[in-house]
Amino acid sequence: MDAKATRSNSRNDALLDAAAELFAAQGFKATSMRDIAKAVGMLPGSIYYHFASKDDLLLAIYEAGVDQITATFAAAIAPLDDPWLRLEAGMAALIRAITDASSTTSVIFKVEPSDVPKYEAELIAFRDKFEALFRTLVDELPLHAWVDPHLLRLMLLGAANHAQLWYSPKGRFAADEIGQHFARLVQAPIGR
Amino acid sequence: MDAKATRSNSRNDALLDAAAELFAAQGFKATSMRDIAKAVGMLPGSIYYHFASKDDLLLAIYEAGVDQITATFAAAIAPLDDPWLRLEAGMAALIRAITDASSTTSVIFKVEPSDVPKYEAELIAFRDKFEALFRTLVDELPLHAWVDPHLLRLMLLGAANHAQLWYSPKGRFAADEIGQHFARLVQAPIGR
Amino acid sequence: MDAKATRSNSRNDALLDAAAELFAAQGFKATSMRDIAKAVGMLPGSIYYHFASKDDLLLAIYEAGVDQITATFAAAIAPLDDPWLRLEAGMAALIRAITDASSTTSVIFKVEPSDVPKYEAELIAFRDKFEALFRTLVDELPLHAWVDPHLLRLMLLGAANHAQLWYSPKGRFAADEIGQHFARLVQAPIGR
Amino acid sequence: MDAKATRSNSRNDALLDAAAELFAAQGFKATSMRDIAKAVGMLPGSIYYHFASKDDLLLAIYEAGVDQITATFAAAIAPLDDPWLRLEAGMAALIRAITDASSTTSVIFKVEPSDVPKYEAELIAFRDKFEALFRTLVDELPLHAWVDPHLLRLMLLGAANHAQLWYSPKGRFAADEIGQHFARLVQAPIGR
DNA sequence: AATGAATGAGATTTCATTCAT
DNA sequence: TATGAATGAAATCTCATTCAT
Repeated sequence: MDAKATRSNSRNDALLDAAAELFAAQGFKATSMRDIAKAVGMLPGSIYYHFASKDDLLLAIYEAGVDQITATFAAAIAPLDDPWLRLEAGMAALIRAITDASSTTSVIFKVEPSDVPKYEAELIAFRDKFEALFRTLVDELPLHAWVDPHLLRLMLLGAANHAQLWYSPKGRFAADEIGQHFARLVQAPIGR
Repeated sequence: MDAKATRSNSRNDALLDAAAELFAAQGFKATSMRDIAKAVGMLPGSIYYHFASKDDLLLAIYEAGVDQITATFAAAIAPLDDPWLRLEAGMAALIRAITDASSTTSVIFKVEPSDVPKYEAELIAFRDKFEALFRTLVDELPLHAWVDPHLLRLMLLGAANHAQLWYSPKGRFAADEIGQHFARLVQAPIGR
Repeated sequence: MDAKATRSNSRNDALLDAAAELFAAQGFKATSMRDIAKAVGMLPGSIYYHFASKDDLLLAIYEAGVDQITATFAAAIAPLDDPWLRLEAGMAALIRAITDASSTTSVIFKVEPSDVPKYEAELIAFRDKFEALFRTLVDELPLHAWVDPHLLRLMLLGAANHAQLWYSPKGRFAADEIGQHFARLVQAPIGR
Repeated sequence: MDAKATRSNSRNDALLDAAAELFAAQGFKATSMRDIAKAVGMLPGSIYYHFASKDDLLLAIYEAGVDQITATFAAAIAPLDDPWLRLEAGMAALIRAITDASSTTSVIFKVEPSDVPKYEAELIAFRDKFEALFRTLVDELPLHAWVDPHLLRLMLLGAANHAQLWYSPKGRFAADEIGQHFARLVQAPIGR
């Protein structure tokens, strides 16, 4: 049963994965249906048996990506109680997802909803689902009065987002370490 | 002399500005020569009297953008001695430039060199020119041993870059304040 | 026997009817196999079990349509002797068939043989079968010498054909009345 | 001045004419931009310099066609006073326009507004402009009480429309004669 | 300096059709 | 009988670019 369901969706998933990887690497506009088709060994027209349009393909990826990151993120912070440790674990999970080329999550942080006017509202809604999760993490922190939680959240999100552009698996730090380090940079005084 | 040069280049500059605004708002691929032509009241073909190609147009914008941000950035930090105050001033200047829709600088932080294979190396070189300036600012900071200056720099840059996506002139904070706040979030302990 | 043939052909007939309705409403080119498949609750590929091609489907509809209209037409005029009454009854039957959305006959008057080069000759032959019937009706009329029976026939046929475009079941006249009126318009002097 | 205007529009007009001829001969859906491009010696993409879309091209043809038929029709009936003679002249002009392959007017009677959903309303409005003119012609006739002018008009229009399908310049009757004959068929008693 | 007209490559999409199951 | 998956050709349209004027 499960096997059958899996098999019948296997090409669908292959498409989703291949498209996600290309969208994450090159952006939505710069990735053609040809590119995606070639990546899965189909002809461009064949994609339309599975998805009604390029826009719909992205929508499906966004949905899968949000499901993925929400699950991963929640699992990473669930076992921890200390809000600072939760922030570190959350940032680590986030950067892991964003820098994983084979993850559908990275697409969410690469493709802007405005790139797909038809589904702009839907994409924003998907993205918000994750951001709400992230917000609770920041809101738990016992912060000084001078700290604006809103800007703190945007700073962390921006730093994570940006990692997509410079991260290399051959770099000095693992994705986990980068996330943890970012969390600590805001937490502790960095100056002597 | 200056006036003459300016006048004779007025269409050129108008093109640069219009293209920069569009590239920054929609990205390189998503902006067509038609869009740019319409913005300056020309026909698409006429652009080619001024620039040899769309790629060259971007190259010129990148160059102008780097000149602009390096000058602004240097001017902002020059009067200050304290490295932490210099960081705040630098971040403020950076976020101002990035979030100014009419600035050529914002293009540098929106368009990736990999979007323009022909000039990828040149664009990276331009970008590096600014990043070197930014690096000196971070390298001046008296940091604890546990802090990785490399990641600190990337965090600040990422946060600044990201502001392009969410900043609104109607928001609660001015661009200056956002930059300053980002600098302080890493500098001081944020937790009670 | 008859029942069995009918039952075993039920999907076949459903296809024929659905396709006829769509061809009549939108034309041959503008109707896709997808449209037809959806209308009968099949997948597009499944149609090919029943008909070898879209062209063959139309051919079958044309044949059925001609059988239908010839039978209906003949039955309508058979009981009558007066040639003028026969004309009225024939026109009434014709307009009824043409304006009946669920009739295969309407296709004959909507789809031009030239739309289907492969079967152009066959389609014309089918159509001619009915037109011959119609011609006898006109040829029976005792006409003045100045009247060209050829043009008279084409006028009546054109008027009937055209009804497909404007007829509405909610209109002031029933299909029957329209046919009858058309016949009378040519028969009697209309001017005071 | 005139020459220049003419020259600058010559390709535009060539496109309009070529497209009109193809649309009239094969229908809107069945005519591809390739077909049109080939007919005027352009590449398909080049058409889009002149018209924004295939739909817009049809819209322009419809407009030109209505202008043409309105002018021709009005000129044909203007010199005449007797309503029956006016009807004959009007029908003659109409059939001439409909059966002239090189006339943009024929498109109006071949392509249904519903074929172009985007401009359906506009096309109907254009068509109505002519039909209003035709209606006045019928409304002038001194008719017996039993005659429905509405159906009379539709009969004449249908007959004219249909001529497009069977008319041949090599036929026994000229277009003018056909129109005249149609008018007379309704006017006088045809039976002995 | 700029325009008008076109090119040619490539983009997304549609669609009749095929075929193993 | 019908489905699921795909093909391949063609359709509409976009776009960077060219070039005579």
